[in-house]
Amino acid sequence: MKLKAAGKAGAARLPVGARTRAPLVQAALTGAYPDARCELEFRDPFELLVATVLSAQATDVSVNKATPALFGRFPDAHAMSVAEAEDIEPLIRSIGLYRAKARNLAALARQLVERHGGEVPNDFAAVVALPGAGRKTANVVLSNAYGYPAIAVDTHVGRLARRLGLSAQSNPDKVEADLERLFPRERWVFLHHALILHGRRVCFARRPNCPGCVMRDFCPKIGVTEMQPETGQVPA
DNA sequence: ATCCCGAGGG
DNA sequence: CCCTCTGGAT
Repeated sequence: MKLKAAGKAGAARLPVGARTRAPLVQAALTGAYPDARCELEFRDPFELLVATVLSAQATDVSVNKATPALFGRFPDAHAMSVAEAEDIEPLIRSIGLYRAKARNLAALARQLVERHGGEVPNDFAAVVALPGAGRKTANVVLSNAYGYPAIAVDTHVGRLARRLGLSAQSNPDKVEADLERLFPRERWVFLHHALILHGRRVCFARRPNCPGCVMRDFCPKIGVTEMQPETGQVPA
């Protein structure tokens, strides 16, 4: 009698056609963005962690503009751990959300010193537990610093996954689970960066350049985006 | 669900 | 003017 197969415990259903679209997406992105990589500037795992925390709801360009002075003043976790939030604020003000981020960074640096010897732990649970670092930040840091396989889901990755019919989820954690089911593990990190790059260059949040998209032939949202020229609004 | 928040683009 | 930007904490 129960037609509804999976309860809350089971994995959510993928969009129709996701399994056949995934390899097409992978091939198109590999061809279009063979050199996709992290665009945050950093010299070591600590700098990557700080830059990623700062990148929440901010562009990588604005983060990269502020971090040289920030790292000049606080080159490592030990130096930053003795800072007050008020000492950090003026250095990151231009990024936005600066009070919460300064408070988090001061607490984060202290936690790195107190619990991890001043180093960024190579451990997902430990990074997620740091102030200001959630699942997305932990995935970015571990994949770029330590080669950990992950697809960090940010605003771009989530939007493109939905438009491309790879996930029907709005929750980033569920989108991540869908994408990791659809793509081979060794391509996860590349696909994360390639989806972001495509979101920045072509599949904009507001007015995507569908005619110039390498995936226009199989994207289920093609056409939908051209139906609302006045507002420029596009269904997610 | 709401708040944090400056900078850049259309 | 409006929306968006490699989210996270409450």
